[in-house]
Amino acid sequence: MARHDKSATPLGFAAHDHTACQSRALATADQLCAARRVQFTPVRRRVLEILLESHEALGAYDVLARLNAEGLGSKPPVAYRALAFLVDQGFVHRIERLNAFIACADPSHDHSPAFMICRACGTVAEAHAQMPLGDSAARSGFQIEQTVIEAEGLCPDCQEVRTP
Amino acid sequence: MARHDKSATPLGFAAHDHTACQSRALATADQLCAARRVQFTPVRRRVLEILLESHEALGAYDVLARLNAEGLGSKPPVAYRALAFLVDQGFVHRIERLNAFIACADPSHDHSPAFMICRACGTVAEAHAQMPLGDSAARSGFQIEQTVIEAEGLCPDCQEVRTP
DNA sequence: ATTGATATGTTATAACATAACAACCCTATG
DNA sequence: CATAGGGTTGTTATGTTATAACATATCAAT
Ligand SMILES: [Zn+2]
Ligand SMILES: [Zn+2]
Ligand SMILES: [Zn+2]
Ligand SMILES: [Zn+2]
Repeated sequence: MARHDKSATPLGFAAHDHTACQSRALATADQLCAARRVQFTPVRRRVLEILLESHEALGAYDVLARLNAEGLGSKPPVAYRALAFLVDQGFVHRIERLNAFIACADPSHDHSPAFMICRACGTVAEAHAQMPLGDSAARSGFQIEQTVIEAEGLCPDCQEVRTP
Repeated sequence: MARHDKSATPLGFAAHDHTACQSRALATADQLCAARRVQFTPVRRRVLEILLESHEALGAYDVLARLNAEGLGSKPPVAYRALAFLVDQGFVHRIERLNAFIACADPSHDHSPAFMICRACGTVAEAHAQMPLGDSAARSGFQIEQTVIEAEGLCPDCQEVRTP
């Protein structure tokens, strides 16, 4: 899916030990599911594993194709239900701009995510952001429940090549 | 479409002279199209008028239904092309969260919009926001081209009623 | 008249998402 | 034990959003 392959998948566009990313996220998910008394079933776990393979966002049908290839389900609701569970539990975030899903970079604590999306290679980095609408909301009396923050642009690697 | 009708359509959730909103936006669009030597055709103008009827976001197919009823086009590309033109010109913004479109509150100058979306009545207010990812981007070397900022919650009017 | 640029009309399909119901698998609780 | 309930998965069908591709129309410049 990336137009720009890299040996080390980047987190925040920086090379890192991605195996650690994956195992840490899975371990956290295991712990949280146990603590919350919710079932981390094979389909749910496998979907999270699939999303953890890279720091790119996958569409629900991409995930479904993977599940299908592994005999874990072939119909859209299977993928959408697993994704909904993972989003509910905070293990996965939905990227509105892409109609796609990405594993959370740090599921161990609740947070409101923000993303930087490289339009060239598809890498998505999760970041922290201040509430950008706090002032406007306070002035108008709007009660914010959730804020989508998604920046699109070029990651450091992709700025080097010609992308007009 | 609103679950909560109001006599005066709000801008920024405050009552205002909406007729002025509409005529100002249309006049600005006229001027800018002339200045830019682009064609403000009947379909394009009508789509903008339709979006200017309220401060709610309309889906492309909602717009299309209106066009169809008026004999201005019945196939999806007609609506999508007009919307793409209006978005390109900055007269309309796309709300990613809703897969829908809304007329710009101030098309007279280029800006990066932010929105507050009431989940109860569907009203969308356009606001200004600081770049919430400037720090993260600077640190990681990410080059931001565009940022989606969409807050969802309850507008002042809708906080009064029970919405659990 | 011919060409080129821009816009619209139309067909068909791709891509994303959910409603609704049936079946399965646990684990209480009687 | 059975059997009822909650949660999960399987499946069908459909709804919703979006675009590719090609045909036609319009108008201005050569
Ligand atoms: Zn990683
Ligand atoms: Zn996260
Ligand atoms: Zn108004
Ligand atoms: Zn605007």
